[in-house]
Amino acid sequence: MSGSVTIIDLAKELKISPSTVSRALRDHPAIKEQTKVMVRELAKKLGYQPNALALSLLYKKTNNIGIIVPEITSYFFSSIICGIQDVLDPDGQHAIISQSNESYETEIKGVETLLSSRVDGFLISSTFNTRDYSHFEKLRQNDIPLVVFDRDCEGLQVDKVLVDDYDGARQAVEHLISQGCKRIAHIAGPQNLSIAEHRKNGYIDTLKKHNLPVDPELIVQSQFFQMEDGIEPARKLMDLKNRPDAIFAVNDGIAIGTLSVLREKQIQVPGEIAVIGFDNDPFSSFSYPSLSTIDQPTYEMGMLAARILLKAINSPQEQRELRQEILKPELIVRDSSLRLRP
Amino acid sequence: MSGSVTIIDLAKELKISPSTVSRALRDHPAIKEQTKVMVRELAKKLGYQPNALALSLLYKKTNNIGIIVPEITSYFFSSIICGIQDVLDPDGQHAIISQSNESYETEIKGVETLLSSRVDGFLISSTFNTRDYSHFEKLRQNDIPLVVFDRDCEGLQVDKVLVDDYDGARQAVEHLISQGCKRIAHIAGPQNLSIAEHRKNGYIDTLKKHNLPVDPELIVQSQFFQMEDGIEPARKLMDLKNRPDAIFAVNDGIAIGTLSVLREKQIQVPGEIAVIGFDNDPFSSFSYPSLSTIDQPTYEMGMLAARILLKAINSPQEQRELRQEILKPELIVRDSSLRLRP
DNA sequence: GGAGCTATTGCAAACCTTTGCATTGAAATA
DNA sequence: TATTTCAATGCAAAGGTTTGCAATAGCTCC
Repeated sequence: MSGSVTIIDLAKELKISPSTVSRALRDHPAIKEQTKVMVRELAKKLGYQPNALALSLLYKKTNNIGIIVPEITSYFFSSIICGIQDVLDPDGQHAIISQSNESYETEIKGVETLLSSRVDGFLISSTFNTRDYSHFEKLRQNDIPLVVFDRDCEGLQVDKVLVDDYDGARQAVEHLISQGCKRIAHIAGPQNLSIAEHRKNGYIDTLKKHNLPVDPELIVQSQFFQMEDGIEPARKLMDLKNRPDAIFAVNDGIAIGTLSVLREKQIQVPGEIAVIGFDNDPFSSFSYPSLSTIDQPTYEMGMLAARILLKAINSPQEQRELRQEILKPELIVRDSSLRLRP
Repeated sequence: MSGSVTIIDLAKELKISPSTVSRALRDHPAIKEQTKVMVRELAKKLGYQPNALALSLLYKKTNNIGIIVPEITSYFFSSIICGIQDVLDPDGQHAIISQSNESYETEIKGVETLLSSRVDGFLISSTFNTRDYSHFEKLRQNDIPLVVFDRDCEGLQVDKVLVDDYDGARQAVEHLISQGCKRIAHIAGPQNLSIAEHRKNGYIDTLKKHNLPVDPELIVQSQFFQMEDGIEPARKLMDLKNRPDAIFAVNDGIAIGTLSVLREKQIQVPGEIAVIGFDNDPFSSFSYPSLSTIDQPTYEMGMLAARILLKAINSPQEQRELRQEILKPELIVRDSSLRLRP
């Protein structure tokens, strides 16, 4: 950044004022064509690049967007980020990404540092330890737009782009029922996390709807969402006297962990136990057996959230109206749940 | 960003000058203790936050670092990014991430937009279509530090953090040989990509070293690094009259794709064919059979690259000296290659 | 009482760009 | 020739902060 040439350098060299240079470069009609040519040529020759900082200071707009996600190593969040970036980039916006690692404190710190670096808006998927939203409320007080995606913050009045997890769970469970499963277990995600709750509720309600008993011992919980986190809950289920004939896992990671336990115990999938996950992670179609799952439109979710944010940034606060978009997930049937050939 | 209170607001309220406020907040010794207290209290009450933009403009330092990677959805790159961020964050630096999608043009554009947004330095892993490094040279001309990681840009004089891919390949192939494999195939990565070349060379040299023939028909190529990209090359190998008894895949994605082909053809792994990958993707320990692989210290690579960059940013160009760090990969033996129980 | 010192604070420039308004000079009109 | 008009350009402020230097006031000491 040292050798960078400024508008003042150009002005001095050409013995004209900085304002004339500025206007020439922006093709202002009041500037003589001859002057414009002269300025443009020198600017090109010297490799002039406008100083984004000065512009940001002037316009009170950094063109930076703060993204806070629990983690970026999962395909789920990284593909959402792809969707976000594919909307931001063409608009000249930059994504500054911060990971909360599911820590409430880290999330707060993330909001604060991004705030102090003056991002124009926020895209956030909160941790499952986040129960208090005052750090988000603060954004509204500062008139900084926030769009929450995937993980709902119930009661928080901001734009939201969510997935119908309840319906995804319904599809998963109805599919298992359609395959003749009667004792369907659920490995649920962390409590307090909206999406995990919705999936669990979808599971329970669908069982009820089909007059199947809801057995509390068939609902176990995973601590996180990684493959290894599926092992313990799956073992717990397999240790039951009366084993389930199907497992609906809160996500593909847990489902893959479950498959490894079933393999270890030489339990046939889907013959003895059918398994279905959630997310349609790329590896789910390469697992053995290939994993049935619920596809979530992650990329689209990212794009939509980004579009809503950009719109909010570009409209005065008064005439904004809250949007809440709920995207539909989709059942993907593979081998792990396919007992009756269609 | 609108309601933000400035140092001038504080000054007006207290009827003192902005400079006094500034000094008071920075605990300048020339300011009366009483004044400091007064200023600090008002600052806290009004929620004053220094304007990072103004500071950036003043100090010619944005505290933003540009990261350019081929993609972020793979565990490989996303975990490198984790390492980077864990070094940048405590230092008050922000990561601005740009994806090249393996496109040379996109990479150039990424450098340019990040450059014009005045990042303080770059961390780049280039595309495998990047043959010309003039967009990187430009950075040096502008005195902006660049650290290249993972994918080497041969001939480019910048700091580098690489992995000894040649040695990783050696370890993989020697392991296969130790398991009694004699006809070892290699699914190579895209040409022109340094890491893929090194792995291939490591493969070839190790065969030679052990007096095994290097059969060109046993070297096939994958187009990219995803699981589905492994299918076609694996089929090609299986269609050979004289099939290999082992496959060393350029990465875990390709290896997983390969496993699915072998499963489809009901070929025993490792009995008939042993398979080993590269990367130690989390999925590799949950595949069936679990995948032997070469672990790369991705997180450490990210941290190291970030540390080197920060150091370069904080030292004047003259007294910088180029660093080239080569990290060691490590063999991880799992089921897919284990023919002889140790 | 004045010189000199010190403690405290303020001024103004710098970082770079944009933009409303003022200014200049020349051409056109009466 | 005097006045108006218009094209082209320059001035200065604004955005928020830091910092070298100048300025002020009060005090001490002779």
